[in-house]
Amino acid sequence: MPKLIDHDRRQQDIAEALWRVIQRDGIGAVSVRDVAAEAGISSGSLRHVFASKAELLAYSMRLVATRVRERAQAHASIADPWQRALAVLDEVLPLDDRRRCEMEVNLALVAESPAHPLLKDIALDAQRQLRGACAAILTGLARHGLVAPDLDVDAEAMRLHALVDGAAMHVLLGDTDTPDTAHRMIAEHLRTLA
Amino acid sequence: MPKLIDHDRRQQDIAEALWRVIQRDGIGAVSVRDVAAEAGISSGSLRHVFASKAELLAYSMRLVATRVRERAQAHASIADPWQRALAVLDEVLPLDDRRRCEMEVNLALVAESPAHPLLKDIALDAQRQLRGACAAILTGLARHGLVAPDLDVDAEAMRLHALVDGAAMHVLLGDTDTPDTAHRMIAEHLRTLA
DNA sequence: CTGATGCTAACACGACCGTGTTAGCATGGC
DNA sequence: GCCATGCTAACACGGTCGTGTTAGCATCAG
Repeated sequence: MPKLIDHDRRQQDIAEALWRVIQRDGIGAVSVRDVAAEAGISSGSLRHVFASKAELLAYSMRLVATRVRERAQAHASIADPWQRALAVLDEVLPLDDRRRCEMEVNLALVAESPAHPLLKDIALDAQRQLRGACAAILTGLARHGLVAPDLDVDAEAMRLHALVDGAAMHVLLGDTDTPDTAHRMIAEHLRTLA
Repeated sequence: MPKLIDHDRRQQDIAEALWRVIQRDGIGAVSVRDVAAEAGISSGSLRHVFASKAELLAYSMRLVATRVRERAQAHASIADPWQRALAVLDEVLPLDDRRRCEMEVNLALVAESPAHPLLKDIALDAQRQLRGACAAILTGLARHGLVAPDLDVDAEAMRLHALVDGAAMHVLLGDTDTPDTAHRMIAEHLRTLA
């Protein structure tokens, strides 16, 4: 067993190279050759890790969801329920370069997903997880009396979810909304639920 | 001057063919040949109307915004301010096949826009227009006393805008949110502003 | 040291890309 | 009826695509 290569590490390196290509050239211009060059390897080596372009795209989309979920779960240790809620929601806003990259890639792959069944499933899964997280945040706040006790959690989770995703998209695209205004808007929204 | 061909009509026919290709194959698989075949013409003919692929994409993106704007403006005749507000906002939700198509195309082109300066400008323009429409809706409702008179219009326009775009995206992608629940959520949101 | 192993890279292949160019053809004005 | 006009379609070009295939090479077990 020669050449000790961490397979997971390699997969992630290539996926991150794909992210950069998507950011630079757009999803429509992605080719495995470009991704391999961006990752500093040959396209033949890339194909030993991802047998097809579809696999590469699918893994890269899953990696975004995994990264975000892991960081969100890491905030479970925050004691203050209010700060914890905001910290989790902040993970899906493009507040810094890392999160902006993740959100841009996610948006590009989501936009491409209607035509790719594999991507569609992954996108749906991520959507359901974020919806669940929104609901969990609201029940958590309700338990501490920080929002109205008779809150319709399902309906408000849907609203919070739409608000967060919409705000994220507007920050990504526009010049009117900034990371700061988006963060404040989310916080203010939660405050109105009290 | 032989061959009387309505240039505008032809441009729109081709753009709508592009929409169908984007819906069927995704933005990443779009080629001028496919679009020409979908429109029932040769790629040579297409190039007489759109000199380049970039022009085709740009026009098609603008056409989405134009269609939505025209329909929204047509609702200006609705007397009841509440019904008028909901009718305008409904135009950016994928409530039927036509609107779903427009929203899918718009999402695909927005996702591609970071890498294409021309598309980016068009997307930005559309975003600003929708933001303005949200603000106009809120001031209109405030004038009739249907929302709180001391409403922070700019902040609430930002929230409404994010909510509408986020809900539209979730209906497009997911199976949890439907056109009906999205419409009701928007209406309920406006009600909370009273 | 040696051989087996699995990563690497280079090339091949057919297909398709965006973009030109050009010949032809159907149609309107005179 | 005939010519000019502008839409149409077909082909060419260089490039790049996704995907195989294969030879080589660096590495670790024994």
